Amino acid sequence: MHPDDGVERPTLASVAALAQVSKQTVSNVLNAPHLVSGATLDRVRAVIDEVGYRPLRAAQQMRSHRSQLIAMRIEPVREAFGGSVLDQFLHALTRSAEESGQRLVLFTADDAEAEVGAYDELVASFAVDAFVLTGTSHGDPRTAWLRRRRLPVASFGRPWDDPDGRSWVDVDGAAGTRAAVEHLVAQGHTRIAWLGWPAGSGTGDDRRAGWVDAMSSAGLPVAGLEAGLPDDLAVAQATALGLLAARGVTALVCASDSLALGALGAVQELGRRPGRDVAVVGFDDSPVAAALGLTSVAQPVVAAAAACIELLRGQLDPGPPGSPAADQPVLLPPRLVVRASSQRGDDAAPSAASLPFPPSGTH
Amino acid sequence: MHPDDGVERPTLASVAALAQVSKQTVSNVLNAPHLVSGATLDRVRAVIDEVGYRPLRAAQQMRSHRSQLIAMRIEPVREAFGGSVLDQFLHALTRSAEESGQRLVLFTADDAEAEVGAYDELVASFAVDAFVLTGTSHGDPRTAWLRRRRLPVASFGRPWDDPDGRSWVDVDGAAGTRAAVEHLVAQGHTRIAWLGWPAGSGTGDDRRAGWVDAMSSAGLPVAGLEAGLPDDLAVAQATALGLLAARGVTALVCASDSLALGALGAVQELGRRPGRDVAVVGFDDSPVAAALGLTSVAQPVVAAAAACIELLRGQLDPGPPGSPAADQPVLLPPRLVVRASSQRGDDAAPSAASLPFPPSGTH
DNA sequence: TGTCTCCTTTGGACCGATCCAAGTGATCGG
DNA sequence: CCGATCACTTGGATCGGTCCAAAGGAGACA
Repeated sequence: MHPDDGVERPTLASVAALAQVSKQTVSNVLNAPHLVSGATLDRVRAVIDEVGYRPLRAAQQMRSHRSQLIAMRIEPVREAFGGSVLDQFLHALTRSAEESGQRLVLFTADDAEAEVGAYDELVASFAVDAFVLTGTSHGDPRTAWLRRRRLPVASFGRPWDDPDGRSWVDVDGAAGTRAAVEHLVAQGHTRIAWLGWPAGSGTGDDRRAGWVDAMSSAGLPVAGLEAGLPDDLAVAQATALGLLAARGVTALVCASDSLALGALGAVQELGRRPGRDVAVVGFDDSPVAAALGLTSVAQPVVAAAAACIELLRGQLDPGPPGSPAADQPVLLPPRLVVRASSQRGDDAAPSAASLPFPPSGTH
Repeated sequence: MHPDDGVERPTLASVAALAQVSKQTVSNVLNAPHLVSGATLDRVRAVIDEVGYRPLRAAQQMRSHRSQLIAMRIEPVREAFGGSVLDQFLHALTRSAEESGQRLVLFTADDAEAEVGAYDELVASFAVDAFVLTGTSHGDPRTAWLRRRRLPVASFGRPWDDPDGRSWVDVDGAAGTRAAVEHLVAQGHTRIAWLGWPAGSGTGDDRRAGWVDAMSSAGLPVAGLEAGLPDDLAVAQATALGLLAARGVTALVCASDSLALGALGAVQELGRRPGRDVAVVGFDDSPVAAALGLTSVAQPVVAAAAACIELLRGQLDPGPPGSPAADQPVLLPPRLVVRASSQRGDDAAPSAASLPFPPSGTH
């Protein structure tokens, strides 16, 4: 015999019948318990627990017009190792959503047009309540579409091209690189270079700004100590080689872990010891960074996800007119994870990971 | 003025009114067009297109008891770099699901108990139609729960401990390592070592079997040429060092990219050139492998995702009694992605990525 | 011309919740 | 002793689709 076989799913009506009350009373027990007398409350709750009743969302949705679903686009193939940030974010978001009784539905889209098509389908068919966007450019037709429909939206990542945008959550990249520089200065470094992306990307410029900022605060020069390149390991290695050899650089702060990996390669290629002789700091704290003992700036994805859900909550149930607007942008500070690649310290410290990193073979 | 503002969502009734037919006819146009006359068909379709009508799933669900939702658990933090396989799978699955009009909902769970709780919530509240499992162990209470409820399930990954399990899709790991060995043999290698995980993991044993198999087919010895270790870069580096130095090994096939990375480190540490002197092959084709020019075995995640959806389809709408059972297990062949780390070839080939890999610094 | 099909279209109940308004007693003040 | 108030409970309409059974009309056949 299968214990749960053939058992019909309990409904409001079946619970009501068992508890000998009306459907409405059962509904009240769940949604407005203050309207129900103590005795009835206990009796109904007992039945609910016993049969394991849960309201069917689809039925609730018909009246309430709330699906309790939040949609998020999942990107095709992520850049180098950076993908892990979005993956961690996705996980954290799923968790935050479930804590408020909601669920995440995924969708894909190859271009802006397909994305709007997906919005349409999700809103019209599944009636999703809200969207979480990543890698946003707020000026584009997609955001416009969502705004026009007045759909609750939260972005992970600032809308760089739209200073009026509200409802975003982001990580303070400048604070991250600032912390990195301060850490390096504390280690005695003075020639600290910046290995970043070409100017123009909001995120990249933000991270670079922290380096500039912290360097000037420390009274250190930045001229000639920076490079903007694509997020490619080999290019980074070649560039870092130049900075190390010609500019007397002893520390490199990088806009990503990919770039940092290239930098580590260059250090190795010159026969210098990572950490001891030359410090390298990456960004995003990818699994590779952990495996290789690379110091990196970790994004607070859990907090970011929670903030996104909170932003959506504020838009979904706007409080009474006088209440504080909950849809303020949120800027979160990242955390510097110090590992062997930036520590001169006693050999005791970098015990865990060896630092594999080497000459660019036959180039 | 906002074009789409204040416009009520079209419903079956509103479309029917516009097309001057009954609700049922509109429903037939969508679900049973053969019952509707040509003229009416055209007229109703025109209205549907014009107002952009789409049936509301929640309403359909009430009668049909189908939510068109598929649930999948998203894992907390993934192992080293291997996570990327599951991420790619998730993306592919999302896409395959949308192609059949379904959507993926995510959930998290910290332990088996929480997972069953999540199942319960998803089935009772959201009425999800099916589950996709990853990292399955079919003997455990979770699978039993799903079976008892007769819920459609597809697993990505064989149920190693339950040979009776059906409805799974997996990648033929043995075929992957076999291809790797054959590739290395073709390059002239004869001392080909195996860097794997401790015996006992189904996946690990499977991959090792391919190595054993291909080696014996090629008439090569395997004795003393293998090691089983945790998926740790530093440990792998030390172990590979031993194999290379003491055993005359010239090629290493690894159970993961993390292990392969460690192996590359060992090669570098010995002052040998990766690819030219010592070949290394990884598994999973993570982004890191691509960035470093590491040859690796790529899993056909897109095909795997499609197969999972197909398995579920078969369980959701079982054809007529006589029709072929569609719920047969699927075993997919992986693909060897050859890069510089395993090619002795002319220097022209490994042009792209330099091969950073290095002595284990101060150990 | 009448009736029996077949093709097309229609009305109404129903899925499982919530919302609203109205119905019970019991209590209470006058 | 009676109507008003309060605390609690109930019936019925409703959301937006699908299922079922029956109705209407045209053509076929006798």
